[in-house]
Amino acid sequence: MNSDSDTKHSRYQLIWQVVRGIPFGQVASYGQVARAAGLARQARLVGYALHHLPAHSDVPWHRVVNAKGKLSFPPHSEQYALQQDLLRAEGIVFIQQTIDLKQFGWQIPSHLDTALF
DNA sequence: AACGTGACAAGGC
DNA sequence: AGCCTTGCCACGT
Repeated sequence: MNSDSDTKHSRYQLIWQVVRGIPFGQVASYGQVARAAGLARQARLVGYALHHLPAHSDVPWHRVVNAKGKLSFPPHSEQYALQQDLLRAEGIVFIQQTIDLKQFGWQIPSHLDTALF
């Protein structure tokens, strides 16, 4: 248990915690979540963390979409349909399979947004 | 232990 | 407006 200890295991926890903070009816991009978790430029890690999410968790994984406002699943997959259903149930509207981030995108509190550059 | 892959993103052409 | 390249990090072969 040293300073370098928490590097390995806690990153996912950190990411999941941020995702829990996304409000009902809003969405955040992978990159946005990464920044809020203090992991700028590591959007891929967010996708990985969600992929490794245990079933029955209370993490609203469906509120994370890509930077274009689209779902990162194959358009005809069941995963796509599920995520879309969950989002629509929160009032989010899809136009041409795209979510208007201006309208539904989560505005991260500035104190969480670590520009890091 | 090197290599490729992945629920991504930003910049260049 | 698409397609390619590079950055980034964890994981399975």
